[in-house]
Amino acid sequence: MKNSKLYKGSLITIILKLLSEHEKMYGYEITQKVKTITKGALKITEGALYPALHKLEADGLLSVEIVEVNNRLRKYYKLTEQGNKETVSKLNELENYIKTMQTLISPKPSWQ
Amino acid sequence: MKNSKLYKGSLITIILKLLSEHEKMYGYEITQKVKTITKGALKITEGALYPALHKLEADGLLSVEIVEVNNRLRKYYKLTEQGNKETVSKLNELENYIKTMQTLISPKPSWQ
DNA sequence: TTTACATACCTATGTATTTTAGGTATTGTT
DNA sequence: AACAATACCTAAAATACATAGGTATGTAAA
Repeated sequence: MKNSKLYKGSLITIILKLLSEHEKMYGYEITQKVKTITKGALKITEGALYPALHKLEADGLLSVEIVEVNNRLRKYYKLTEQGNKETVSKLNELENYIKTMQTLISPKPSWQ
Repeated sequence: MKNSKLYKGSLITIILKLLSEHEKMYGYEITQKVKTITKGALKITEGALYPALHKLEADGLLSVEIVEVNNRLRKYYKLTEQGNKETVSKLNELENYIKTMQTLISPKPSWQ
């Protein structure tokens, strides 16, 4: 990811959410999808993405299918059953985080 | 901070925002304030807070005033002029982050 | 045609932030 | 007397990510 340090900690959530919407995706596709959805506001770096995908796979949240397309290999990832559960959990965490931060930054009149 | 990894990267923003509302605060007070405002959802650890305060001071965003209260020392921090500007900037960053993440996690119907 | 960019994967090292796990010292509570 | 709360601190480890490389194929431009 590029730019704001706030994105630290949200990569896993982003990957899981995208996979919950797309059945199967490969790494490069994820980087491009995030770029277009966020209109360039967020760029996932490959140095962060690939190790994250490998960890999610090792943790049993993703399964892999290797496919050759145009003489190039693609590694398609999809959510496992456990991955689906973790996605729900991570999205709840994110919503809680956003609510908490909005509580903290919502303007407080000086008499409070 | 305890719990969710999403809070990584938001400590500085939280400190600056609190100081923009309270004129002056000391470290321990900040930990307690965050705990009460968030109803225990977020606990800032001292091992993260004090180095962060020292860095903000070194960067010229905070000024310090040491006061003795009840035979104990308190280090009151307040925003400098530069600190005020940085607060605005950090809050904008946070709002952008939240908007971007909401774009990413907003439910997408399957035909999109 | 060769240069450059896009596609598609990868990893090692460095850096920054935070957690963990301590430490000191005083005051208030049980 | 023992413990929690107040108030500060730091060193070492863990974590996540950025940086900066690497390989290889396909495609478009010069």
